[in-house]
Amino acid sequence: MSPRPKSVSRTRYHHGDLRNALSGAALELARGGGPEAVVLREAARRVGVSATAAYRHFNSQADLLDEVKNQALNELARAIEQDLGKCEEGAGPGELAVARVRSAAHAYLEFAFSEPGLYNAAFCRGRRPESTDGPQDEPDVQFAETSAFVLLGELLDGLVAAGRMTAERRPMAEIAVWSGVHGLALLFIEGPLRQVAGEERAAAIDYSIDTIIRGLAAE
Amino acid sequence: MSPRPKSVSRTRYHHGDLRNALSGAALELARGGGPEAVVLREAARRVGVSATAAYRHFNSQADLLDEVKNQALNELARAIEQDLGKCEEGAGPGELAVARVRSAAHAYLEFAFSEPGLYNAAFCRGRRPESTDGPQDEPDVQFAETSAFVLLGELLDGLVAAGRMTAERRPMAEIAVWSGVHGLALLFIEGPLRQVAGEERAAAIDYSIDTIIRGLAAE
DNA sequence: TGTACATCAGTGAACGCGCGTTCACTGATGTAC
DNA sequence: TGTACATCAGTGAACGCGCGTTCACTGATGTAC
Repeated sequence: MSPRPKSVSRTRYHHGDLRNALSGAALELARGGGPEAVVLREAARRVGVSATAAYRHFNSQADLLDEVKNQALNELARAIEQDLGKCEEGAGPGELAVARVRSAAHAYLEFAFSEPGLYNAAFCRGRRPESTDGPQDEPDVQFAETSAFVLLGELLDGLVAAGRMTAERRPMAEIAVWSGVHGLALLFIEGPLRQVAGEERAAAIDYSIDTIIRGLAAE
Repeated sequence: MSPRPKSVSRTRYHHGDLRNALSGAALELARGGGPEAVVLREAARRVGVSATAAYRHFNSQADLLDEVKNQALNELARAIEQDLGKCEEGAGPGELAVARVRSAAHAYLEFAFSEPGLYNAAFCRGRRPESTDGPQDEPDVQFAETSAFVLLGELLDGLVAAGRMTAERRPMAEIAVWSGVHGLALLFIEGPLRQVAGEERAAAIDYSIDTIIRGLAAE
């Protein structure tokens, strides 16, 4: 019922929207420095609230980080979808289907390179061991239900529909594509290829993406 | 001149081989818990020496971690080479060349899954910012000179020699292959696919590797 | 063969860091009567 | 319409953690004479 001010400087004792304010601040921390930068005390500081206040809205720092992961994953999906809108051209349905996969892969990598902090946060491993009780290792975000993953699935369906991939080859195609772009992203963001940039990087990415698409279509 | 005991429990004041002992202990720490587990104090503890003593042999914890990275990379290369020895069968030179690439990729992943700690250490980003002076971000291990990378290059040369890949396509093939297996490794070790194992995982890996190899050969 | 001494390789105590988290608390809010 | 009170949403001080690193030091070693 009460209006929820989105980014009003705090004047009242009760914040009114502290949970969102905190997770927003945490997202910005991740944007700047990846998952390790998601420091609960710092998020509280930025919102202008005591660190303790955060515990009214999150069980722990791990919960806060989980929220960030989800938001980062959503940003990634949104970036891909947005880019996809641009590619409605294409000679025939086959070319279009291929162009869409290629375009999504490029958009994925563009996101990874322009938002490395968020990208790392999206894929960081949450909630570690936690000793002997509790669920050792939750399935964390059910990744198959992630919008980016679903989107990729649709594009691959398109490849089959347009006759650019056999139906038999369809089932595991997501993993082949995802692992390829994920590997590229990490190799270039923080892996041994992080010194490589510009034209050289762009060429390597084109080459690698084309290799995978060719591999899905070939024979 | 003096004999260097490899793993004798310490009795003398002077250790005699402390640098190696420390980096060995650090390697085992990484094996068990990845790069974050490479704790200088703990390595010293395990060797039975004060933490300070480590500073006679390493400038900092980062130096120690660097040593671990190199050793982990070497173990990886050794594992691949060893596996490669097994595949001397093959109908013709073409099949053999392809089999060797496939075999190396599988050995790479097998190493990643059986030694996730070392694998992560090998690819972790060393020496962070270090504020405003000094080299922002050293090229760290010159990766192109790494034995694993060189080895991959030779296998790809073999593909060209056997007529399974055009010479034109050769130059960037390393990156396409490496990013593929790296992405698979991380997705399954600590990424969103870490719950997937056994047959399902094996099938996904076969599929992905074959896709890349097909992509290199196709058309 | 013995001794003085420079050098090398260790020691132990201490510091600062900044985090996540807990505790007992207080100020604000809204609902029952 | 006013008041009592339960409840909710904050506060501030404090703790423990374990690390990397520095300091002034001492024990062992080997070489010159």
